[in-house]
Amino acid sequence: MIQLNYRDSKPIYEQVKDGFRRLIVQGVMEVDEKLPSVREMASNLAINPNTIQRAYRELEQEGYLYAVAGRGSFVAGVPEADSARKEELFAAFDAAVEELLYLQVEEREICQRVAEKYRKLQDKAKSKARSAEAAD
Amino acid sequence: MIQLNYRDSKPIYEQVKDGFRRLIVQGVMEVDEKLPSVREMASNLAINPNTIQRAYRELEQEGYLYAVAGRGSFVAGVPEADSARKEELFAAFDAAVEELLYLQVEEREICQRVAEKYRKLQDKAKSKARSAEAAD
DNA sequence: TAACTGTACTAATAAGAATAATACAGTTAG
DNA sequence: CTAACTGTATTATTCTTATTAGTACAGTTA
Repeated sequence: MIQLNYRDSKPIYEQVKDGFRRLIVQGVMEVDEKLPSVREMASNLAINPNTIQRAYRELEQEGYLYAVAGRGSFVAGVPEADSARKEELFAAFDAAVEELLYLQVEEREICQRVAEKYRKLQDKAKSKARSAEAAD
Repeated sequence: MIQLNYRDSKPIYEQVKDGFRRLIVQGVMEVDEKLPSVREMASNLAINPNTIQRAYRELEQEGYLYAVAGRGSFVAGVPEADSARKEELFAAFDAAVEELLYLQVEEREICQRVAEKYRKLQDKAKSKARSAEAAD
């Protein structure tokens, strides 16, 4: 479900955060879907529960999760106008784009990549809608 | 010239690397332009020379700098096909774009942002060409 | 020659990540 | 109700890594 890279200088709790955020924004995990429990996840990854707890707590602060004591942690809906997070993302985006352009990557290639991401996201939403229809 | 943020969890040497990389890819620093010496930079930022040394060494490994013992460190030309670095950049780019799309940012807005970056880079190149012409 | 440059190295310190071990309260299935 | 799960909180310890400190050596330059 989530891959850890111990060679990476990025802390484990950050890798866990990135992993779940990715599953959520790519539409792999649906709204209100339950995440593995803190202890279960820690067991799966063979790391300390406190590390998972920190990852979940911070994802909750970002608005990507909500937690219910006794029940579990669940995927939240799309966060409302989290301007702080958006600014972080735009900053990361800008830095990547500027360097890619400097490295001679074509503007066309970059924009096509955005379009591709957008298409995949739409496809995901459509297939979700179909399966919901079939369930009726 | 470069801003350090001690609240940021990102290591200082990484912040220094990012800072200079940014100056280079944005065209603020020109090819063969000299960087502040290791000791001078450390003095300016009020940090240890070893920290600057590490930043310069790693930027050199990435191909953004070249160093000459006794003379100094200088901006290198555009690195050749550094596929490893490119993959990192595309990964960061993809993650940012996917999350931005999820947060309801329009595909249009994102691509316009790329176009803007491209334009600024071109402008920079043109103004460099003009000043070179004037110098003749 | 003196003052600069990059580079290398070892040792010590500081900071933060990760672990370990409990504890408590809410939920749920049997 | 009970047992087994859930999230959450807390303290202490260990480990890793960034950062500092200090020194040294070789190349460059005015």
